[in-house]
Amino acid sequence: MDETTSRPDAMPEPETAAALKDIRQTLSQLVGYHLRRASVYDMNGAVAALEPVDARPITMSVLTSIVEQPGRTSADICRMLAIKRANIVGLLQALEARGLFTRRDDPADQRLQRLYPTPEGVAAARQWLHLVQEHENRILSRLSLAERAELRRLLALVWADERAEEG
Amino acid sequence: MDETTSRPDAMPEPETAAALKDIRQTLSQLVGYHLRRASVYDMNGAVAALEPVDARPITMSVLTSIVEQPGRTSADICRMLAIKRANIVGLLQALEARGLFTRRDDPADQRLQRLYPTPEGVAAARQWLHLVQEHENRILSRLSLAERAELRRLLALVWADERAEEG
DNA sequence: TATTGTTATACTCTATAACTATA
DNA sequence: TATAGTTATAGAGTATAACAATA
Repeated sequence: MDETTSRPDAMPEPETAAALKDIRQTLSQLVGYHLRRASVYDMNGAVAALEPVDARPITMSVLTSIVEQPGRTSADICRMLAIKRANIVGLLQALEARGLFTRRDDPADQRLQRLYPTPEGVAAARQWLHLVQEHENRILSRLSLAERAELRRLLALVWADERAEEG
Repeated sequence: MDETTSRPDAMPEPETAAALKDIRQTLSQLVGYHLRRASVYDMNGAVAALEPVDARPITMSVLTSIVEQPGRTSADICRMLAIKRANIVGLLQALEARGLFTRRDDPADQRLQRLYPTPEGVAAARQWLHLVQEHENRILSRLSLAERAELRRLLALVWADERAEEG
């Protein structure tokens, strides 16, 4: 008996129907898909928000790291932001060319260049951050202030393990 | 009077100190950074979870779309998943080569190829989804079931605007 | 004119390997 | 041996432009 030939598309065989029910149930519970879509949507908006000041999100993250923690090395910042050392070189060159930070050789360890923001760098970090904050106010407009804080807390819990694994 | 030369690094000029306070305050409220870090962390785990079955997250999303909504076109799926038509071609070719779905020309509109899962495709979708679900159980282990549901709800609210803008 | 499926291609982002200098 | 900073490069992922077929 060939069951499949006697069943139209709308009525799959029982085994497949049970699998489909399971699939729908699993799909509806997945968080990762929403995480991805929300992150891409946010990133696109952040890129647009920073375009007028000729910066990208990663550029802003590097600059704010230097401003918030003056004296860190580029390797330090790479570990904080989870980016590769090779990929921060161009970002730092661009920020340095704009006079937003300066490098000073560490007198105790000649391998290290410690990074310090200039006053212009501090001002730029503040401006860029406010542009991103305005963008966030837009994409989070459907969330109350309490919900935004809760979202931030839950997201921090998600990637907290990443730090636990490495550092 | 040149104030800057008389102030060491640890004591920036008052204007800069006020800016720094503002920067820290803004940074602590940003959601996008956590969104990005959480999403990247999740995606890396999802890629690893699907590696044994030779699939990637986007591959699984396409397959589950076909399984959940049989008879949709590739352009439909591109709109659902927010990917470009040009980039789904290779994904579909790979899934088709593995016998996980079939194409049928639409009799009423010759431009359309409607996509239908095979029983093997349904089984694969279920298996892949469960692999991802196990991965999610790991990265969400610090969240209660209620918190996971709340996170999913809040994330869906974030990118809900994307749909509202286009469709 | 608009849409589908497709090809070719460019651009961005990220990852790896290798090198020099220093510890 | 290990780390910092750098260069070069390879690989994904994603974007645009163009095309033929069809509506």
